[in-house]
Amino acid sequence: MIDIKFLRENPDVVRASQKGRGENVEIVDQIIAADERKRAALTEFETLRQEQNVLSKSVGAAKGDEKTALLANAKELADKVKAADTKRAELEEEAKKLLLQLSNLLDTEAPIGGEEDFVTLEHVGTPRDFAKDGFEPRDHVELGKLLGAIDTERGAKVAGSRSYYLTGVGALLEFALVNYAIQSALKNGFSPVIPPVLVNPAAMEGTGFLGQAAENVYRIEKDDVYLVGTSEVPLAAMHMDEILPAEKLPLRYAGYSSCFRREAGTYGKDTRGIIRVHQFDKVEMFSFCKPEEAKEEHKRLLQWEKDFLTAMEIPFRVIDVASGDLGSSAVRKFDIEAWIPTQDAYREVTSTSNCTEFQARRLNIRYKDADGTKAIATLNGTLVAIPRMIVAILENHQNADGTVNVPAALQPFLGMKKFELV
RNA sequence: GGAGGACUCGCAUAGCGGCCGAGUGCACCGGUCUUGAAAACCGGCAAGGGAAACCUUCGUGGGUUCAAAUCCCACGUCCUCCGCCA
Repeated sequence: MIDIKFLRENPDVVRASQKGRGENVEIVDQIIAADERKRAALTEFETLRQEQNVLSKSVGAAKGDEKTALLANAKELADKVKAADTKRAELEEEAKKLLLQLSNLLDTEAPIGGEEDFVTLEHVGTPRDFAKDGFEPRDHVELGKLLGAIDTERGAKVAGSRSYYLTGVGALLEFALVNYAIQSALKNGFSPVIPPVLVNPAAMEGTGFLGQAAENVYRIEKDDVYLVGTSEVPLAAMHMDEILPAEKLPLRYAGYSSCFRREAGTYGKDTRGIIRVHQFDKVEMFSFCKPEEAKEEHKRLLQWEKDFLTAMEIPFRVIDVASGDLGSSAVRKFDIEAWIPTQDAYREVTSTSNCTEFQARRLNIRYKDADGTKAIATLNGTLVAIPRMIVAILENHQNADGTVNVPAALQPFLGMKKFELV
């Protein structure tokens, strides 16, 4: 949710942002109109209410005939107040509904365009030349089978498509990745958190996942709860309706949780293997900071993501995601894409978004300093999403015989230097 | 799943249908006093909207009433007991 005051004063900036995203521009004027109607109704209600308060007080003090007369008056006024209140509530609801549809203001530095219009910021590492190594790389499904690490067939049998078992060294690799991730997060000032993955509508709504992304969210209707697609949801909502003291900022959480995604509308996309699955575990970074520090914090999150990939010894590139491909909360987003040899392509493994005050305003999270209480900024970034990282590690570090070398950083956590064939 | 109790400004509490947006204690902030601190004393201290008057908020939502923190209903959360259970 953007600041309605800002919108009133700078409608052109908001229109330009909507246009840049390829989203509804007229809605800006609809919001302004609805806001005016709302404020008129509010003023009317408040005037009547004030009258009623005064009259009510005199009723209490009056006696006899005077009281009877006042009561008749008051009754009539009460009906008017009720009507005005109903109208006010309706118009407020309408104005809010419209405002909630509006996306966050684009960062002026974000590239404009659609999915293909991203800007590559840098390449780190060089894709390995398998021809020079003298063998054809196996994909992660085949390697996973050879190592007894991934079982997609039984996953499908038990849980349907896009499901899998991590077994043996696959399971151990997850633990190692998580432990390494948490250890580095601790070094960078994050508090470790294991959040709930089953959340109420307020948390889901507040983080903006019931908008365009709603079709990818699992809902448990009977109990009116949702399964989160990322721990960003419970981490952001953790401080819902709270006022945080300025001296505690930036407040950084590293959440480890399972993530659930329906992957609706992705038929035929990444059907092989574990690149796109319904359930996976992830360590997510989440920051609450002052709005003026958000850009810097965003760069830090990106740096920590890069550090992780570097430690895994995987070649990658960093892209500045274009406006049309941003989530509605994000003003700017950087993705890290790891080199996947058998796809001959860079594929997204982590992503970090600056949501400025947009998410916090919906969740009613503020901070307080000497000047008063203000909306806080929120940012999120993936430290490690397990399946995609496993894909990258297996494919990039494989040997001709199907064994896989363990990156040095993970060796202490795994107690092995190589994954052997089973 | 069943039975009972509770939910008020950071914490603990007071609160008769109108004099309650709400008292008190603790904590916190500022000041006086003190060499400094403590104590004592004085003042401030929930949030949102509004230039202000003022309006809204006593778990949430509805209802009764001229008027609701206070009465009624539903839901939520917490606590106690019983049942089931990793």
